[in-house]
This record gives sequence, structure tokens and C-alpha cells, in this order.
Amino acid sequence: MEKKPHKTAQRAAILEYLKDSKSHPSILDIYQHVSKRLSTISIGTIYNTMDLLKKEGLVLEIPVLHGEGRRYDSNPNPHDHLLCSVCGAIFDINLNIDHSMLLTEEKRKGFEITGMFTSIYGKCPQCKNKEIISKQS
Amino acid sequence: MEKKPHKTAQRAAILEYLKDSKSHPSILDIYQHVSKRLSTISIGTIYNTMDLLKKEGLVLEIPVLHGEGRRYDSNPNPHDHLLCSVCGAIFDINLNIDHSMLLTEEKRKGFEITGMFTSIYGKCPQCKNKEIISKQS
DNA sequence: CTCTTTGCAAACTGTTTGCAATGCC
DNA sequence: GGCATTGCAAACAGTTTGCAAAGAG
Repeated sequence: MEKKPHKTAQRAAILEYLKDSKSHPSILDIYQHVSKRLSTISIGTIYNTMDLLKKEGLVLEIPVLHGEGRRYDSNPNPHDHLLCSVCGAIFDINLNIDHSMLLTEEKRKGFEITGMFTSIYGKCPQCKNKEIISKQS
Repeated sequence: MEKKPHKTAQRAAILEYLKDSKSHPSILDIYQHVSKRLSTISIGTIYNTMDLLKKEGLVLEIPVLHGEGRRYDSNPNPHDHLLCSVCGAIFDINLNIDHSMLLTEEKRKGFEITGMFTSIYGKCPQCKNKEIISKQS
């Protein structure tokens, strides 16, 4: 019933990069790192592969505020995110919320749930400092 | 210290639309509705004004998965979201999580917090049904 | 009168699509 | 051989920018 993806060099290289990097890479991050080893890979393949990995549940896409491009997360443990709205940095934190407990049948409204995230937005220490410095004009 | 925004017809029309609509409009939604009454308004003004309103704290921007364009929320009460990843529908729900309680000084990592959201992703009943029907080929 | 805001158009960025060539199974 | 995947280029969508004209205080 389910189609098994082919084991291509591209897919392997992307998976390896995701395993190594404990960060929250964008499409461009992935492209730039993987091209070092597989110089002919195209950015379209990154999009394709990440869509596939997402469908297979091997990576999660992180909801971000508009326009910064997608960010992915390959950490399989449930966790939450702390996001800097200035520089785009994302840190893992653990609030230990059991969302599924809180989501009663009534609140679920007939949805088929695929993922949950608690995201906390703010300004990271570095960006806060830069702003203070630039205001001392 | 703070600059006061001018009371322009454009700004008033946008604010009124946001007050009336209890939805989670995109930039295009706002543009299309407001142009009915103010036909010369340009989409650039929608972007400008929404950026302003966001900075003033009158609206919140909702974190969404890549590329669907920004969505805004003018509901001032703290609440959470149920999002359909197929059609983009967004529903308010209330999980009654006090995130700030859970966010200890240690977890805050020096961030200056501006907002928190718990987002639950899935497929809404309508989109679930459509898929079942289309599989009966 | 001054400073902000507007409308418009052009430029950008991130993403999708179409298709012929290639590679896995 | 057959079907999935790749690379590439063109097309698209959402967003930003620059600037002259109009408007608010």
C-alpha cells in the first residue's frame, strides 16, 4: 500500500546532515551543507525530499512567523521552542506540557491531529543587546 | 517617546474590519474586504498597517506552516489554535495552559518574551472527508 | 509647514511546476 | 523495463523597497 522511497545518494546525504546537526535548519541551510559533499544537488531536490520526510514523520516542520522560510526539526522527542523574532534563532526547551491530555474530544472538533507545538516568541539576548547599542546614537 | 500613528481612513477601515471579523484573516482577506469600502487602498498599505498594529500589540501574528502567507488574530484573550494543514482553516480553542508559569528563569535563556502560542496541527473534518472520497476511485 | 502615510511599480525571496534525463529496484 | 527521483529553468506567490504625491497634526 505504501510506496517505499528509493535509497538515493541525495536522500542519504540529507538524512545524514539532519542526524548530525542538532539545529533547526532552513531549506537553504540544508542545501548549502549537503552541496559540499554532493555538489550537483539541486534545491528542488531539497524541497522534494523534505516534503517526503515530513510525510514519513521523520522530520517536523516548525511553525514560524511569516516569510523567514521553513524550518525543520529532526529531534524525535516532544519538546517546545523558543524563537527569536529578530535573528530567527530557535532553541529547544521543555515545558513538559501534555497537550494531548488537555485536548478533549469536544475541543478536538473532529480534527485528525498530526502535531502540536508550543512556541514562545521573543528577542534573544544577542539581539536585545544589539538594539540597545544602536540606540546609543 | 512613542510616535502616535495618524488617524487615516485606511487605518480606520482596517481596524473596523478586524473588530467585526472574528476570523483569522490573511493579508489578502483584509485587502479584499477593505477595498469594498475603500476601493483605492493598496496592498502595501495593508502590509504597513498590519506591521504597525502588530508593534502596537493590537493584533497578533499567528505562526503557520510555511508559505501560506501571514495570518492575524485580533482576539485579545489568551487562547490556542487548531489549524488545518490542508485548507488553512484556523479555530480558536482554549487549553488553559499558563505558559508563563512553566517558563522558568532558567528556561527563558535571557529572552525578552513577546508572545506564546500553542498550535495544534491536523486535518479538519471537511478535508478529511474530501480525501476519503477522492480515494474511492 | 513638517513629518507620516499612501499608492504604485519594480525588485526580491521562497516555493512550485513541468519535463527530459537519470537511477533504483 | 517501469516507475520514482533528479536537475534545471521558468513561473508564481508573498513580501519589501523606493519614491513622488497626498494627508494629518
